[in-house]
Amino acid sequence: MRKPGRKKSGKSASIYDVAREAGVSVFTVSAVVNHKSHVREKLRKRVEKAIRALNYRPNLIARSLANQRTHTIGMIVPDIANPFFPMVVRGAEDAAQRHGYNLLLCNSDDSLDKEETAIELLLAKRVDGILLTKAGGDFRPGIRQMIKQVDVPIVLVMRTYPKLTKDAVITDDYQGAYDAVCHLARSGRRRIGLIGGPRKVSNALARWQGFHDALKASGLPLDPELVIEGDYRMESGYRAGHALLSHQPDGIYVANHLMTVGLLKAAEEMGLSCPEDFGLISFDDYPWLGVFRPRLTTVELPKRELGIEAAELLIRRISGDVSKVAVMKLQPELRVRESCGFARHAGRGKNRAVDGVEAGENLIRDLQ
Amino acid sequence: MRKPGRKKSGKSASIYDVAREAGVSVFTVSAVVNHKSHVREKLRKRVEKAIRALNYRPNLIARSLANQRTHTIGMIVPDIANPFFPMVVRGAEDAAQRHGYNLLLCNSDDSLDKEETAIELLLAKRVDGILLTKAGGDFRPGIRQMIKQVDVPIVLVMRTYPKLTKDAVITDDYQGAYDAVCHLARSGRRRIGLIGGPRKVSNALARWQGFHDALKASGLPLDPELVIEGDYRMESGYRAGHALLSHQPDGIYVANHLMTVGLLKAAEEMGLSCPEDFGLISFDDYPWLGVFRPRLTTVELPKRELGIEAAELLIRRISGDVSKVAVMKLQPELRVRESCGFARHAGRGKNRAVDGVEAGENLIRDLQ
DNA sequence: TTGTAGGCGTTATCAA
DNA sequence: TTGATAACGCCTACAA
Repeated sequence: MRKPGRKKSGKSASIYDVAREAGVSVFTVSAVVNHKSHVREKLRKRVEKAIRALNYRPNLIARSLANQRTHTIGMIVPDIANPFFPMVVRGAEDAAQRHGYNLLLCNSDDSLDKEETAIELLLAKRVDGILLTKAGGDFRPGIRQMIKQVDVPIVLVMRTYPKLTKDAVITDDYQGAYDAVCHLARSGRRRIGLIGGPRKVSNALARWQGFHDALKASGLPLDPELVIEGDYRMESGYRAGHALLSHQPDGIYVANHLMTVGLLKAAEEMGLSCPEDFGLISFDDYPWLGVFRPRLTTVELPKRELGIEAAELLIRRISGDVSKVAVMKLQPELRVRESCGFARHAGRGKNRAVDGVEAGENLIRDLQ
Repeated sequence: MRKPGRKKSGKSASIYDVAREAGVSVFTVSAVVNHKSHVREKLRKRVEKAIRALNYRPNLIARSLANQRTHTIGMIVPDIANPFFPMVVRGAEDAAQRHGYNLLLCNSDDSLDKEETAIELLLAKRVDGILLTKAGGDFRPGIRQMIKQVDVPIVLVMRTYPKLTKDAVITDDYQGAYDAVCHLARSGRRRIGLIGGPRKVSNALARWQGFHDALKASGLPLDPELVIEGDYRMESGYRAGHALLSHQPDGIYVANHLMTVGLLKAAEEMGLSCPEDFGLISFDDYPWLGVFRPRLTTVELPKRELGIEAAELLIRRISGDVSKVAVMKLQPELRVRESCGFARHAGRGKNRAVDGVEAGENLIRDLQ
């Protein structure tokens, strides 16, 4: 039998302390706390009083051990400091919160090693599920086996990785890139270059293909000199910018925002400016892009929805939903501003109006 | 006595399974896993083999229950989607990681309710410590008492709140604001306005005071019409901008980046531009500010260091460091670009050079 | 409706 | 050096 012993003064009260204080059994206390079973009014009052008196709070660690559920989900992103991810994480956190879950956050820096370390840790901490933006490259077999073994649900975010799971919430990157490049072409650009993401990750590849097909559909040639692979970081955009601009493209599509910043720095150093010397369109939109120049034309991805949908799908899986694999593909949105010189090249006169409306709309939405 | 029973096929192996497999006691297994006590070579080998065979991973939840330590720290920020915080969180996560801790992330939206809910949850989940960017306003007494009772270390980030704890890692906001406003004055601005943060939070107040004292030191008047309180969000900067600009200030200091974006939108709607119609300086610097126009002159805060130092202080406390309260104040850094029209107003001719050097330096540093 | 006692997977104290 | 066994704090059959 268990000997609870007197409550030590310094520590916080346990369910036993409450039971003793109320003169009931731990079962009764547990039942009251969890609103289970039916406890007679009188006892319930007594228990509630004892709970208040001792300022009792259930120890969720102990509960997790007993329940085999932590109500915690792990989330692994490449880098929370990349401005793309905060909104995704925020969406996920909000959804998680609503369902009584918390987020354990890890950064992988797109490194397989860090990613695997993070996964092992999350599994050891017995998270109920994992949201993963997969780094490029394959897991070691050991890690895959381990994941199968513990049978924890995983939902992929932004990037697919079918070897692990088909459940994923992504954006239509092919379409986004396709639209972007077509827009450049419509704006009159003929020598269109690309600064793409790492081909090892699925969404970067999709964007490459969208770029490729859009060129073809627009009847434009693909000049290998105008195609450079980056890694989604600013530094790579900067280097790629120097390399690319020396070949004098008149239009550039950049696969994410950080690389765009790098490119613009390179352009400045080379004395080139946008949209005069080259048209520019990039992925990811942010509120501040509406107020600075050059006004970037971008393809916005629904970051917050991405996080929300991923978390909700994951939580459904955790709750035992075994319906067929769900890959949810959210639609991107072209936000036309000035960096392609759309109006100028296409011969329209309402340049300012187009921009005014678009930028205004975006900001209003962002301000909400 | 405990009856372990055969390992159920689906579940992952426990320490008992390993013990049985190796023909030793759980103590031995535990000793091997934790490199404690001295286990004879031969037994150790056997245990290690069994561990591999069963693919055993210690259950950290159970360990936490036994140890009374979770190796998890809770971090509460107003909003991870506010671009100021990702870098702080990243710094904290890196430091935590290095010491074997993980981060449970919560957003408070600067709401007392959400903040208290988050704290209760973190305490219930028995985090070893908390990093808190305090929302404005006082905790209910109950919450303070509860925190005292469980005696969990808390380190404040960015904002002090002495009623709770003196341990804090902050920036020298007074100095930063002071420098900013002095710079505006040096640039020849005479009617200087302020869009400040919510006076309820410590750092906003410090920035107000810096503004105030800098005006006085510069021999400039403080016009109440030119002083507006915002809440650090974009929307408030937008509204404040409309109100403020109608009074025709020739210089504006804005207490954070999001409000600056709002202000710029308002300015655009009113047909005013910076630095021609008004000089502008704001807090928080970001890599992209170096490539867009107007080139914002800002006061950068060492975001990453903030997170790192806070996490390390917290972990020291967790580890039993009881040395006297530590409020660490990190120094901000003025980054002169063009938005104050410094060179123009001050009559210097090296405008481009100044900007070029500064922006270049910043970007190089950011690119690293 | 309520109480008893065993189990969740570790660690840690005592003996052996 | 090792092995039993009692915590850790909660949940939950099974009994009463």
